[in-house]
Amino acid sequence: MMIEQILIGKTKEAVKALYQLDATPAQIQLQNTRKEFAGDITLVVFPFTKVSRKSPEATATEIGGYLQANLAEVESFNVIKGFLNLSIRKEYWLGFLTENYGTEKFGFQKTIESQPIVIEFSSPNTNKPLHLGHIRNNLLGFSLSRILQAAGKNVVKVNLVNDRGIHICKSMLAWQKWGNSETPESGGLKGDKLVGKYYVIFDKYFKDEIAAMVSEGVNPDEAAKKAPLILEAQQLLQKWEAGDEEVIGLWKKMNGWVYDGFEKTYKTLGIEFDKTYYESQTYLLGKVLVEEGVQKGVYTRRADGSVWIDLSAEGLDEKLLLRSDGTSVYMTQDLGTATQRHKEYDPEQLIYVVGNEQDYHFQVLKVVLKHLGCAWSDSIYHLSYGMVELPAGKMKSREGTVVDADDLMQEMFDTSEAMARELGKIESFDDEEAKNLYRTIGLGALKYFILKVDPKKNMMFNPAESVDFNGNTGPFIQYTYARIKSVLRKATEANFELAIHPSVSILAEEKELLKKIHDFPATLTQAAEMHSPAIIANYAFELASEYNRFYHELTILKEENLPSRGLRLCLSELTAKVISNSLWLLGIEVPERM
RNA sequence: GGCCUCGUAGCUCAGUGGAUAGAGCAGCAGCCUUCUAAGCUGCGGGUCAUAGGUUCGAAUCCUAUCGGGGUCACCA
Repeated sequence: MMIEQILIGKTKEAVKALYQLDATPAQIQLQNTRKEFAGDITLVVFPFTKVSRKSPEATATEIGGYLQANLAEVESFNVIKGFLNLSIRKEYWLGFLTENYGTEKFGFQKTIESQPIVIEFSSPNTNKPLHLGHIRNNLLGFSLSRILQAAGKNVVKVNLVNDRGIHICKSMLAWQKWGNSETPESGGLKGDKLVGKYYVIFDKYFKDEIAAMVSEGVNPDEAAKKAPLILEAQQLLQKWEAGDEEVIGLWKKMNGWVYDGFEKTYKTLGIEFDKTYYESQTYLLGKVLVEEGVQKGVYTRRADGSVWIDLSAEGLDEKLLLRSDGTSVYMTQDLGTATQRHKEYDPEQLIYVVGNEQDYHFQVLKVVLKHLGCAWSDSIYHLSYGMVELPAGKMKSREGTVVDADDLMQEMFDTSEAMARELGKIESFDDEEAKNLYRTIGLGALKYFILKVDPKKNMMFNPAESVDFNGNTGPFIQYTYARIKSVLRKATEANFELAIHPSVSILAEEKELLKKIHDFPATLTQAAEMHSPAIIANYAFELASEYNRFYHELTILKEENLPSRGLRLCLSELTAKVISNSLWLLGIEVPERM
């Protein structure tokens, strides 16, 4: 059992015995002792001073005395103000290390067979290539699914591709008009890039039309609705909905190109899904529900046929659920897919990784479902992540300031290659190993750079900083791993024993590293509860830093005291595992050499 | 304007009501004949936006103000 659990139990016992208090979990506050004080774990005793009716110091001393007398693990304690600093016996730490240094998945929970957690992320539109914003979404979704999995959850990763609607019709129309039958092969363009190109072409001619109309005195709003191109695109959409064979054929062809392109991007990025849904197959699902709501009288149909829900009682406003022409809006579709997922998986939690510009939408979605009588709407969790901004400001596709996902990754690979060559790191590498290394490090840098920031916050993506491989970066952590593996390889060659001798003493540097490793299981639990890969990222950095300090201060292979050498090798071994596992949780690979 | 959200070192970010608020980058000064220097050590750098309040204790909770962002479509 981890020492925290033991201490919580014993502290509860202590305050019961001393003050007849049944302590709540919130009252028992344990934290790691700050480095400037003696001790390992600190109990904050302020919550008990009311019942003890004594000073914080006296209370801490009493509790400390009780714990020392009744727990073999507590060696000694000191008191500073209301902080009870406990020193834990060496035997506990050695026992912990002995038990775990050989455990591949130290800190991971066994998967419990129960209701799954369904997590939707990525959810791209098929009219343009993936960009930096999608990358944050994908990395967060993928990492969170691994974190939840490691925390013992049964996780299903789903993608909902927005493959229909006016946007794809715009690309289709432009391709028909100006495409000259260009294909990805003939144009030498990745499929998603090709379709995106025609989306841009549409927009250009559409703007020209509007400008022409405005110069003839039409007001801009009117022009945007009446321009011939947009009317034609709408016609295309109507034909699509009517199942027109030619239109469907073109739609399938162009979407096929996009999927090929997306697949490459996902593959390079290392993202995969358990199931992919297509909006063309789900967009009608919500209509039935809305009708049901009208029947129940929780939604109201207006004279023009449109359906609304009045949420003013919840402090929200009136919301449209079905257009007057009977077609679905975004909300209708989400009602449908949420219900579908509920039926299909009966999930413990239904997570949506979607940007914070949709906070209001999800708030409404939950309430609207509740009105329908779906108690499970409480299981919806919107992982609302902040926007990615560039030094130049917001990304705007129309202004060409979008950072393309493929380009960005390629840039990372190129930079890591240049850096590796400059540092002379790859002299003993063959071509393939070198190429893999560039890929691993480039992606490590990119992923870490994005994931280390709290998902909820907006973040600044500074390209110059993202290709920095020193300091608090992915490559720094990967380097630490490679360094450890190098030591371990040499230890194996020399037939050095990885073993803990009970007599070995623990030096300060070893202790700090060991305590950091010891924190991992609790960190994982916290990251899962808070839905935050950033917690894992920051932990991995701290662990790597701690190891580098240890590595610098102490010798390992040349240590002549065998118990000490064994201890350091075991520490190295477990650190490597925890770094590798932490990075795995972030979707980042580790190189054996770099 | 209503609602939501953020404001911490020059920059990018940690900091779940607890001790003297921490990292990285950038700057300066050191450390490779020794296990990988993509590393390590040291120095400088703060009105935690502002003003009140709650609390034994506030960067953290509450209120107001200022500033940034988002959102209020028969778009998604």
